[in-house]
Amino acid sequence: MQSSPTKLTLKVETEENDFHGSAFPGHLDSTLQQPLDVISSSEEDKDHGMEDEDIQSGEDAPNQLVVYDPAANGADAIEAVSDPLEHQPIPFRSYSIPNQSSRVLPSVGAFTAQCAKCFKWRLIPTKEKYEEIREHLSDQPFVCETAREWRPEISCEDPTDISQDRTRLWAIDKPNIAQPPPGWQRLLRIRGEGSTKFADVYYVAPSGKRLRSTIEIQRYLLEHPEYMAEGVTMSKFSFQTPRPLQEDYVRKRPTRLTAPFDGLNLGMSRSS
DNA sequence: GCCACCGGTGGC
DNA sequence: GCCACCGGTGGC
Repeated sequence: MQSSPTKLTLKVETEENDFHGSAFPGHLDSTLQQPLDVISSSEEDKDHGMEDEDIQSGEDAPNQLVVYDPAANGADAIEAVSDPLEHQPIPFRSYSIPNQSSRVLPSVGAFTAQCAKCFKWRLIPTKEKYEEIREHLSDQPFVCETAREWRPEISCEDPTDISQDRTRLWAIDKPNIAQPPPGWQRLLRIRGEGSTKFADVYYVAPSGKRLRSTIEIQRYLLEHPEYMAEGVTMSKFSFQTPRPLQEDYVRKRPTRLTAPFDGLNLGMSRSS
């Protein structure tokens, strides 16, 4: 049924789907994206002015951005949003990251969805709302009017909430992923740049147990029939991860050396 | 000792 | 080549 209007071309390398601007993600049909932001280390010193240099230090920090990050309230680009959601979303656990001095991993800084009609991006106020939209994205394409639920005035006439720039790492999410069962949480963890994978999905059961594969979930459900009694089934789980727009964010696996060498002799090639 | 994160790999 | 799964381990 790809003939359907499924508006979501997942991004870039998807097959077919003509997208208009071609490589330009800003023109996909309707997609959900998760711009990521590096939780800039500390979040407590919010109005610290530009705080810790890192943010805009440019070059070495190309992907760190912050979308409308709760901490830096860097509103410049995103003024629009703020009002209706003063209770800042960012569902993620409060950044309890202590001081992680060594390395700061990226994390999702904002959720956005692209209007299927005007192609502008709209920030989604909470992770839960985002998951709800994502679950039905194909059947119920996201449009600016959808956002009236939390922004009564919004329409396609309004400027986009956010646009791509290299201050943020953008990732295109997969559509139609079921919302986690009540009491369960779906976590997306972004790996560091240069890793062999972009991200990992974990589910946290009501008990707090963290599960990292469908097999682990199956086993867990079998051990806890009470959830199954509530209707929790495997169809509610998906370990699909978003794709980063930055092509080289993930390190490619070195192609297995398909024997360009003639063997071991190189080990011993001393002399001659 | 735990666990968040990363790498390896087998199967597709 | 991609991705699901899971073992290892560094840092706490």
